Amino acid sequence: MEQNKIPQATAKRLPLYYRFLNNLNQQGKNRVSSKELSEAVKVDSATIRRDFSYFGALGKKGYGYNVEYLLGFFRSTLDQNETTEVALIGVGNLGTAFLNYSFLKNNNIRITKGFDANPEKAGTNIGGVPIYHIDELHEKLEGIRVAILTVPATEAETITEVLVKEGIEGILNFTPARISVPERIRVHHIDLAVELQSLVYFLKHYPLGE
Amino acid sequence: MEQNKIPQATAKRLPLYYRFLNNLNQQGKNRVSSKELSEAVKVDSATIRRDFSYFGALGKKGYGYNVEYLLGFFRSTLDQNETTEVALIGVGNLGTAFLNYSFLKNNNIRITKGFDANPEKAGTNIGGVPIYHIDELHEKLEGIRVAILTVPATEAETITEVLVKEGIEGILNFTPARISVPERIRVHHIDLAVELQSLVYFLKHYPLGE
DNA sequence: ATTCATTTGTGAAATTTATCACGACTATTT
DNA sequence: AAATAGTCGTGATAAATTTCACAAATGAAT
Repeated sequence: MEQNKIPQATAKRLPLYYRFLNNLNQQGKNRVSSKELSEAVKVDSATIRRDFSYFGALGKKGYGYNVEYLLGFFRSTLDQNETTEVALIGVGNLGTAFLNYSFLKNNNIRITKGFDANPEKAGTNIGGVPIYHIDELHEKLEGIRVAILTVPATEAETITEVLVKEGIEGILNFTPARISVPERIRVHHIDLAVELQSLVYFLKHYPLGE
Repeated sequence: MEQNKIPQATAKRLPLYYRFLNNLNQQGKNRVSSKELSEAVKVDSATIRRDFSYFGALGKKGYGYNVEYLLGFFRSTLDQNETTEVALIGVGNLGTAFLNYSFLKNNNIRITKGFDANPEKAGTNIGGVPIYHIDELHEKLEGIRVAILTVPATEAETITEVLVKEGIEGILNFTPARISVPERIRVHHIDLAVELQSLVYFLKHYPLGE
């Protein structure tokens, strides 16, 4: 929206910073240096300072950063003041795990609806989230802009087309399929098999430190 | 091990290429161009050619790549000839999903043992994988070099210490904790909340195409 | 007050990654 | 056999990201 000056690599780290600042705040700390933060999040301290600097001078030389101030700043930057509703498509093993997983403790993103092709699941409630049949996407998806895709790989492409038609703007894709979407739609892939394989590859070919 | 010349960015894409080559092979295709592959995996064709070129001249000008040859090449490069055993630590919702998830169809990585702190889970069997009590790590972890960490965040650090002591070399960490390990140990983080938050951030701040 | 140990913010350099663009070669068609 | 359309491999360039290293500012200690 505003300044597209923030590098993508930086943007990806913001939620991480936000979470650890929350931790610090809850621990009652009111001051933190880039060095301390670096040890906590495992990101080089110069990188952290550089990241913060894109938003202006948030710290004080010789002092560090004020936790509360920084937290407030990130809260508004990450839009944590307004709630974002997310739909979960595919209530299988992985989808169920997400519904039960309260991984959204410190932030205002909520999975508010689940969808599945199995009619027996429709009408149920998992982890406090109501489940609907996949055919109800049209009626129930209004106002929701983000979807988590945890369907079988074979269904991914078909369901993506429906999601696109219904106006979804962002998809977090957990299927191994590389889905095709119009340019305006953002897809992030989390590919569990690829992650595991590449970890194994790195172990064998890049032994020891980084 | 051998040439550390392969860029990390390339190494991360290898498993992806491998999977799609497998698909093509199963479809009976025996020839593929970087352009076709590009459309399938959503990676620029020049990048694909560059990636392949680190391993030598695998293709033929004016022709493309022979699927079977390429597949054989990647199989040995990705060590798909030998089986890699992986332990899953933490049989909660997410862990159970992985055990049931046969996301390791086309490759030789297998979750062979699960561990959990709940004594009631010990002795059971989920998705064909035997579950042991976490106290049995010492006896049961021999020969296993990779672990998937799906325990509660509060337990992550303590259990990581045990894993390190038992000789684990690589950890795929699904907890939001940023665990501390000696330099020789490789950790890849998959942070679901961060992924979701950063997707939402990108949507709001970087609208439309990339 | 003065000194000292810290710590930021950032110019500059280094490193890593992605992309362009084209010569060289291949297969196919006419 | 010549023309054509397709494709790789790669030098060169561009873009993105990380890291170094230090002046300037701060707070604490004496």
